[in-house]
Amino acid sequence: MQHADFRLEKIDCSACPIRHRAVCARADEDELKQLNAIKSYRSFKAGETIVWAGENVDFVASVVSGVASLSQTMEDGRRQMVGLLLCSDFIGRPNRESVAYDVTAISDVTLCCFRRKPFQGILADTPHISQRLLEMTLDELDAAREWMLILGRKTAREKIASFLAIIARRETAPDGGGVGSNVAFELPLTREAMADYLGLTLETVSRQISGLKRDGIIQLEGKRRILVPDFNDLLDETGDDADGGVLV
Amino acid sequence: MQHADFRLEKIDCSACPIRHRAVCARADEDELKQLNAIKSYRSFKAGETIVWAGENVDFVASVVSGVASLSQTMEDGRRQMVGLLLCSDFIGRPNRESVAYDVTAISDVTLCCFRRKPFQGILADTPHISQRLLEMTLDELDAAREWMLILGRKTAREKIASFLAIIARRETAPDGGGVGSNVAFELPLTREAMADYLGLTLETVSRQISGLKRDGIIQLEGKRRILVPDFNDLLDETGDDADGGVLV
DNA sequence: CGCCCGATTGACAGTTGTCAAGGAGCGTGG
DNA sequence: CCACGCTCCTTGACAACTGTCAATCGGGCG
Repeated sequence: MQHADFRLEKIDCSACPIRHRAVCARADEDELKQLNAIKSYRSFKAGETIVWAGENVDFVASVVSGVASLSQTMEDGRRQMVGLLLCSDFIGRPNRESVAYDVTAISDVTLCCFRRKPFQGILADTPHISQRLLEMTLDELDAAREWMLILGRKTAREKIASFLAIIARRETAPDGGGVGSNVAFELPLTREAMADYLGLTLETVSRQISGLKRDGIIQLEGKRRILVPDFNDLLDETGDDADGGVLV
Repeated sequence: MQHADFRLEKIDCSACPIRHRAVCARADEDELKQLNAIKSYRSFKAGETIVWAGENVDFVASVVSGVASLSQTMEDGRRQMVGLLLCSDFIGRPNRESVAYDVTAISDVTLCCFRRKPFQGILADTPHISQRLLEMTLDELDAAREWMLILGRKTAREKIASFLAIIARRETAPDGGGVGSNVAFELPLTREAMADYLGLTLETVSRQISGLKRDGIIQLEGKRRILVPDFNDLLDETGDDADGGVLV
């Protein structure tokens, strides 16, 4: 959308919206200067493929805005999303030339790309950055394991409820909001992308969303905007422990 | 955790079987000495719980021998394995007191435990170790993502075939073996543990193994030993690309 | 206005889970 | 030495959930 204007322009890191959450979060002035020297911004339209699995890439990147996904596709077309990349998430693997998964822009996306070779050098010399990357990778691993429980053991309804709860927690401000508070948010994914995320078909996704609506757990505004009158009602549908303290 | 977890004597790191694969792989003499000062061995019998989810633990560890698992359990008893820990794999998360998953000994297991607080100090000061841990964590993340495809999109038969192929590749020597080579190996897991791994019930696991046997893809010797007359036949059943060249 | 894409809904089939019974291997104790 | 009990595994019958195929709806855009 409006990112196109800035495509090739470098903005100063200190003004960066993800300055304190991305891989550079703990970098000091000098370290930031080094990163700044090897970075460039790139934008992608919703639906565009950023990298194909197996392709060689000469950069790693942080997601500045928008949503991207990592996914695998089988010969016969079955597809499974294996990573959902939001603001400040990291793309690419240091010390590895090729990428193991398709990286796709789900909404319009802007990346802060670092040239891979010099980035690896900085990583090796800068504990602030390598430690932050380790921390982010451990968080990703925890998220992947949470996801494995969803994929392996939850029913379709629980999968949808879990997904909505995850998105709600991320998209809404962490203002807490007391028991029974209501929340509203925009789905960043199509039904098909949700299906790929959850290991379902898009028809089942649609049916389960209709079911949650019918039961008053959620309301729809258009196709993409979700209202949750009572967030605890939604949590009850996820199959997780009542105290909900399991996550993250 | 206060079972008969008898401590074993410290063996010298240079004689350690996982010296060159574990988190200490790239540590030099001096760094090894530091690790040696904070380590102790602990053993667990097959079936014993090493740590319960949520429990506070004062150590992190490397698996020296045996097989352990990470798993999550839902209120109603549904269980999903989210990590399979083999020789040299790392247990625990630095800078976090509690553990997010149940850690269970699947076979008899011996761990090399490092006291957590001092380990964190060493980690912060020793790039050789933190870089190795980052690398191992990235490998774990890739394995988890591969696993997500299995859980989300594969049929029961494909899941079993994929699982057998994974174990076969790990348990048998990497002698390559030309096209159509036959392999044999021991299953390290019960049918129930396999079910927990693959998001199936133990009945379905049993039926699919019987099906593969009936079709001549595998042969059984007792309940646990598997013979694969033609490994490519097994690979054909996994649903993966014929060239199998997706990874690595 | 008409087309296209994403979403919804229905009918039906197939895979997998559930419940239940029984078999095989193994160690213990009479 | 054999019986017993235990654990792990296998198999069957049936039900339920989810996938498949197909028709339709609705909004956005040329």
